[in-house]
Amino acid sequence: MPNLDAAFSALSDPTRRAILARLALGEATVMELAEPFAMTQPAISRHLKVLEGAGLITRRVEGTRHPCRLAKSGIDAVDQWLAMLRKALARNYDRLDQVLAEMKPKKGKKVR
Amino acid sequence: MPNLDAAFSALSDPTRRAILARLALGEATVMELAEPFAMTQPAISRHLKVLEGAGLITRRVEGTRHPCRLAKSGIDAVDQWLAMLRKALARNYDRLDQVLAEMKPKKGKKVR
DNA sequence: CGTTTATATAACAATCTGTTTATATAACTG
DNA sequence: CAGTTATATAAACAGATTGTTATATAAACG
Repeated sequence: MPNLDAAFSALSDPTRRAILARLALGEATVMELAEPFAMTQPAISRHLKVLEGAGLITRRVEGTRHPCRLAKSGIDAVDQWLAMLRKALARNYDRLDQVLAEMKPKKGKKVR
Repeated sequence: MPNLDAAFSALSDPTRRAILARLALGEATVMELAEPFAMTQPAISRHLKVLEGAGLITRRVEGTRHPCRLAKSGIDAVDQWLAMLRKALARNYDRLDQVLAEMKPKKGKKVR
């Protein structure tokens, strides 16, 4: 039961997207992830907690370090939801809906 | 220059996702979009404004009504950003990264 | 053991969000 | 024109978010 609210919300922050982009290159520890940002370590820890809560990353503990990586489940959930819109766009594009609407931008009397 | 912050943020609300899902079936007016929700009309108007500001929908004016439809630009932007994560996941899946990590859940002494 | 390193947690201020009610605008209707 | 319908805007407010500093935990280092 992935939480789409949490996932999209997590993705709405540029710092968190940057973290994910970094993780797309491979695993990284909290310190490594924090390094590029002008932000304190606790702030990054919180961002990671948000990402983890959203199911977008997972962490394991390896001694003192906590390496993070992308989590398939959350990303898949988001991706699948979006697939719906993607398909709808493709459909609407095929149909002449848009063309018709563009052709008569005026007109359009009441129907009810 | 689509604003990913705004787009993902807009997508993080369940009411707005439901609105988009409805629009995936085709154009709809504000009233039609508001109908399924236990929420006042101004609330829906705001949600639509958020979606429009995020580039996820467009509106045209047709007399008194303002029919909304999905906007390709914003949806594409979100989709493209996500494609990056999707690809990263696929890559990491092919590589034995995960397998290796799973194989030695303990161990892992300092490297530095 | 005491120190350092990696990370988490708590408390707090500032800002953002999603509602609501009340009101405005603007186009149809008769 | 007066009334109704479709939609937008403003003000107010509760609750969530994001950042900070200060502190805790816990493993590794010597």
